[in-house]
Amino acid sequence: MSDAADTGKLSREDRLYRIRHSTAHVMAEAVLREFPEAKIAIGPPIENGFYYDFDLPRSLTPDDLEKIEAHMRDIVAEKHPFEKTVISRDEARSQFSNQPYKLELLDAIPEGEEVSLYTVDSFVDLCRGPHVENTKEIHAKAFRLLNIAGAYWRGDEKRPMLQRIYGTAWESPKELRAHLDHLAEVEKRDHRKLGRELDLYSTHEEAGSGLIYWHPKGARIRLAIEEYWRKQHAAGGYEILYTPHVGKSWLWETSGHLDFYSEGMYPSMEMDNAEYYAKPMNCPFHILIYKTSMRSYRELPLRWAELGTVYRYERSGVLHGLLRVRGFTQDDAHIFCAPSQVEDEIHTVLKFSLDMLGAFGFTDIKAYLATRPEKSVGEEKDWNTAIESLRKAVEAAGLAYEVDEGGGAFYGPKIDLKLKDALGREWQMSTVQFDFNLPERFDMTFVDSDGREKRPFMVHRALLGSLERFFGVLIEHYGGAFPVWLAPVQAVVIPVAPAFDEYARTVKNALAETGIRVDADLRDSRMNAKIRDAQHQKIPYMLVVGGREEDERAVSIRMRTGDKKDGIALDEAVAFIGEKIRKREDI
RNA sequence: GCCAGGAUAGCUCAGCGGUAGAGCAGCUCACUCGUAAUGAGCAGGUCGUGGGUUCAAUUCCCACUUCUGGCUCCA
Repeated sequence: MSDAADTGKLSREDRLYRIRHSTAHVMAEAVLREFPEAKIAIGPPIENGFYYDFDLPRSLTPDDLEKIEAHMRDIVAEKHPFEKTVISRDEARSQFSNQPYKLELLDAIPEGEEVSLYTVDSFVDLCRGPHVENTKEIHAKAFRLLNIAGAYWRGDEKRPMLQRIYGTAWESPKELRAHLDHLAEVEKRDHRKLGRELDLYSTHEEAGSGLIYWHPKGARIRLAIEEYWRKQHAAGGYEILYTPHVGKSWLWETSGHLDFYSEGMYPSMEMDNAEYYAKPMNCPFHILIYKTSMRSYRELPLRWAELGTVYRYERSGVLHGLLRVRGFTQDDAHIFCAPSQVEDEIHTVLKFSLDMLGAFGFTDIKAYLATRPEKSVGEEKDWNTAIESLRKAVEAAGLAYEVDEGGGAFYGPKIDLKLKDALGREWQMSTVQFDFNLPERFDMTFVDSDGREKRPFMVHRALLGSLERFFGVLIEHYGGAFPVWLAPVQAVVIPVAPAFDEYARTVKNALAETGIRVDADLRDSRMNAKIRDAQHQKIPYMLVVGGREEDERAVSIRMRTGDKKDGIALDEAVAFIGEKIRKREDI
């Protein structure tokens, strides 16, 4: 038996699925050729490829990968069929008596479901399939083994650590080439690399890892982001708050963080016989402000935002550039409103989020709606109101969305927005999250129109997520070539020779007066070298000036794209760049 | 935290038992140039930290710190 059924009519996705899944099996056989005593675990197809986990007598080296790949090419060339057999559990148990991981997987197959084996050459695997019919459908030049990594059996850190081999597989060598090129592009855009090359930020292990130092150029970008953010928030009816970085244990006991989140917090510091903690979240502080006076329904909704820097303990192994850090600034806000206002508020906040992300060039956005989990707090009717308002809001926004049943936090349902960057990678940025826990814990109330005290709804939301992570994603999205309005240096004036330094200064001042971030490159080096440096720094506009320009009070504009505009009057150039900035165009 | 691999000049990397090398960047000098690198010279490193083995350690061994790729988690 094989998976012959009309393979010619399969979608590309299905064909790739079979190829990748089958290539994983071929790899497992190749590994067994090299290590006959290997214990095999699982080997599924994944996005762009596949992996297989093994328990091996020793650690793999890159040389092993080459050998395994060579075996794989042999197996593929030998044109073995993939044969499916349906067997009983007992038969399967004896078949895999030497393979403890397979036995465990076997036990996990629900009673009544068929147990199938796939055989290719000498390799038999417990597997649901489907597979290609024959290894000849795997193109010997369209797969590659990529890397070795440790992975816990079943993702559980209490279970054995296995060795995982990742590979990529495609229908044709051309597709493989394209994918490898894509990986090279990803590497080229790596924010850690660009962060150093463009002098944007650094980290200092001596001073603590996972903590970000924003250099002048990085800070210019951050300022541009924050400025836009504040302007939009003011227009959106938000008030800005500033709150402390530390709070006494009372605060975190009341909020419940010490009970449920302490492993994510920096340890305490003692002062005046009290324990202080660096804040992992801003919410308790905003609540304290809320509680400084009696709140009337007439005041609601209150929309309070803060660029609040929080500190969280992250395990050393997970830290990653700007994307995973221990200190970061959330673009946090809390909305306190009456139950009747929830729907409008959610609708508005979601639209706000899309507008904000859109301004930074992110328009491909998907929503994930997470509903009530088993263990949770709050009233059933409040959860339903909240979930309904979230659902209506995504639908009204015309967003594609998925529902993660039971995936919400214990304190409330949420919507996460994931965006796709220029390379098609998905990142989670925005989150809109209800909280039925904190209003209770802090006994928050408002006086309703009927004169009774009632509990307000509380919504946490972050649009950009954190400035650090957002910056990291932004760097990679633009590959360091920021749109003019964000570029740390928007224009650089380059004299063709030192004789024109004076005019270069004049040009620089003319731009700087209108608020354009401009430098004049007056170093003692040749114009060609200056242009090359400016290109590498991805500066949007290079204003080249020499005798011709000085005579006419003009400039020659060279864009970082290589386009050129000669003999542009200085006033016109200033207006042109100013317009690009105002319209937030790329260049 | 766990598995694996790294850590050599500001950056990118070579050297792998006899105490260090290149390119770029930096500095100095010369050159005064029209859209992606002008040339020459100089300077720069207790080879991540601490132990051990050895006549001798950047090189071999151990521990630690940290980075990278994953696992897990997440803004």
